[in-house]
Amino acid sequence: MDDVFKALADPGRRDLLDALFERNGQTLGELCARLDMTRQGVSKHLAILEAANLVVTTRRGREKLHYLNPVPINDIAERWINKYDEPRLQALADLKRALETTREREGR
Amino acid sequence: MDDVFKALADPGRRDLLDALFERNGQTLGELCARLDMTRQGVSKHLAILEAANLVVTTRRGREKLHYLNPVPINDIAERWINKYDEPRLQALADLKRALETTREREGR
DNA sequence: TTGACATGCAACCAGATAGTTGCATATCAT
DNA sequence: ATGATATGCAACTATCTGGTTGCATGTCAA
Repeated sequence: MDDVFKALADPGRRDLLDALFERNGQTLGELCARLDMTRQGVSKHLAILEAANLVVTTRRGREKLHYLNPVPINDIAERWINKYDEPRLQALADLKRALETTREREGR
Repeated sequence: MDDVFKALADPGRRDLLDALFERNGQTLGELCARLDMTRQGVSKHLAILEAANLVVTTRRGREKLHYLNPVPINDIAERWINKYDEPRLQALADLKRALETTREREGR
């Protein structure tokens, strides 16, 4: 889980996922065009995404095809994000009340 | 948006959000008990969460109360995560087909 | 007012990270 | 076979990050 969060923390890597979202199964060479970076740099980012299981690869001859694996993102959504979803209004209410109380104490 | 992803990348910071989820409005001192780290360490993490607008603070005398702001997490869910939600089955199908094709080419 | 308590600020350090360059390997096409 | 193409591996560097320590500031309570 931590791997996934860490992998998602980099804008370049999120961009790579977006690229694969737009067209799945791209090669390293194709994905390189997207980032302003050497091929090796992109390769490293893809390796991190692969380690986090966000990207799965397969070989076609000398090419390496990259496929988006949406499962980890979905897991995060289910186990983590949605948790903060339902109580959202309550949390906002808490927040609002706290801020108002502060203003009162400061005599505004 | 990048701030939020980066803020979420650290397990300690996610733990702090969990703590505030369990009980909103905790002080720095209270939150310190949770992490195995000096107060200043925790303070830095909270500053990062605050900069990402995931946590909002207010003062009560010499104490600083921390409140969870679920909005940025929700934004990520809406603008980013859910994008990968609907096409999930299609992506998995692509992946499955690609892997099978590879196995065929390798003669398994 | 004085001591205890809660937090803030700044300097510093070790390890992680992002990116590079250079070279090696494997595959395709002629 | 040979040259071009696609990728892999390793070493190196600069910067970012997570954490520390030491001291300063502000607030409460007697």
